[in-house]
Amino acid sequence: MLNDHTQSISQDCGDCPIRHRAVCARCETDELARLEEIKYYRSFEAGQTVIWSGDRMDFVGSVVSGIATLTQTMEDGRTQMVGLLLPSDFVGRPGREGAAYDVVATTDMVMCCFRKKPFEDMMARTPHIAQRLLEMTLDELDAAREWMLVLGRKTAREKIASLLSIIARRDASLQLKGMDGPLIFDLPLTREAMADYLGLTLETVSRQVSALKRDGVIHLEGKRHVTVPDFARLLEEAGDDTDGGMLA
Amino acid sequence: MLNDHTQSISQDCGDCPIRHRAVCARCETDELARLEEIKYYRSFEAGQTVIWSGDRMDFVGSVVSGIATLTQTMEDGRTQMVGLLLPSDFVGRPGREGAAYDVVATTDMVMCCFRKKPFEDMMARTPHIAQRLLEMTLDELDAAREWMLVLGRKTAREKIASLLSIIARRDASLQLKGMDGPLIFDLPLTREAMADYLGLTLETVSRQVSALKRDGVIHLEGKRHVTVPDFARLLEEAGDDTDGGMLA
DNA sequence: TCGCGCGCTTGATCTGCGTCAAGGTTTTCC
DNA sequence: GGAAAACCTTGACGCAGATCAAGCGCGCGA
Repeated sequence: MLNDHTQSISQDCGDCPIRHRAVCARCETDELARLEEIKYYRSFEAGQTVIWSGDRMDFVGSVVSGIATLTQTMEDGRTQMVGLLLPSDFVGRPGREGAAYDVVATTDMVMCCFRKKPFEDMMARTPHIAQRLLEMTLDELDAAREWMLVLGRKTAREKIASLLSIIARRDASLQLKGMDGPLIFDLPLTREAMADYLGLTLETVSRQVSALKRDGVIHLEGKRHVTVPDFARLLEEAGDDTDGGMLA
Repeated sequence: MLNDHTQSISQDCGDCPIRHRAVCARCETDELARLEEIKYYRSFEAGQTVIWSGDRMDFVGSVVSGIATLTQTMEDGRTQMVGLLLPSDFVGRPGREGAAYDVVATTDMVMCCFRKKPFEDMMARTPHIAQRLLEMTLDELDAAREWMLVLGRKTAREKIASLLSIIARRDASLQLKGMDGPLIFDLPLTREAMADYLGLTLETVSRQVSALKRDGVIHLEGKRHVTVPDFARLLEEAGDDTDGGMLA
């Protein structure tokens, strides 16, 4: 079906990930050109809110660079992060009116957007887009459910290790690196954001990060620059075996 | 688009929910007939496993009657439920090889199934199916993310109230009842299953159910038959305001 | 260059929920 | 009808993680 060639297209990736993520170039060059016509870019600064939960959302798009988070907040202020958007991740809900979550840029960020209406029209004309989007949504669903296990059943230490392993994995795949040898990356999240993702307090996050460092599972340079000498060890700490945990 | 008429078809609902859930009768009667040809039914007894995580899954389908759960299990036995499948819910992942979770029937259950290959072929020929499936998957994603908030940030009492409100809501909508007046339903889950859904132990579930009963938020007849005299009160206990929490 | 603020760490204490244990009730099956 | 097996409740106790509190260090603007 579609998946077979999505890999190959990522070679001639332009500057807009949605191009080969949401559609398949081999099958529909005409439609691609049309998408090209209606796309536009939006930039956000670190800390800026992209949309508030419940707001009307008249575009869909994908992250080109930088990082954003999806969060939910209760009336009394308790907040839970429900998604982490890294470059190439899709944002938006074709067929839906409003946003379901707050979307906030945690670093400077660029998005490639399409107005929702034309995008939906195009989706109706181009079956592969809906199929590709279904694929991506299933991936996100898997990631969300994977995360439910983390939230519901893992200890604080395991939660931290799980988050680090997910970020490490995503980071490596963005840079087309393998998983062998030490992994080095920068944490894109504050301790507080990590806590919101993990259902912990920032103090507990800080303590457990320190503990993992003390035990040699990770090394830290400054607060954010992480080295993972042995990825298998990290996975073990996360309570994962050999699996392919995900993210969204 | 599609959604407009899905409502109306549910009137002449036969015995197979997927018929009007995954496709739209008004648009493609031919395709519907073809679906009809390839569908078949499977029955499961309470406690029976439908598929194991990782197993090859060569069908998709939907629940006709009864209840099933999706669960994940860690090597050391900790388990987390990640979905509750009620009648009309879709099961399966078009475009995926294996099952991602254990699917277990918790009551006697009947499913309406389609072999995956023909279903996928049909999806490729019939754009509306992919779009409808995308809709449903987005709903499940919302439900999963809603649940992440429950798992990550709510207290034991709030978790119980959240679960009860979700079941009450789903139950009422299945029976086409309104949400006014006392809600009465049977819990489809054991205390242990509730615990697995909520990230708690069964003892804590039992204690909190007793507490909600003592405080008059719910009434119990036997262990399973629940009456909710004031749904708004239950929502308040759940930490929800007026929202539309979901399930999958 | 200073000082202010934000992000982070670490300590002390508290508490909600898990753990362990015992016993009750309902269902199942001979 | 009786015994065994599920399923559920309740109590006593301990601990992981929350809460409260103090202080550090780095970056930034004046």
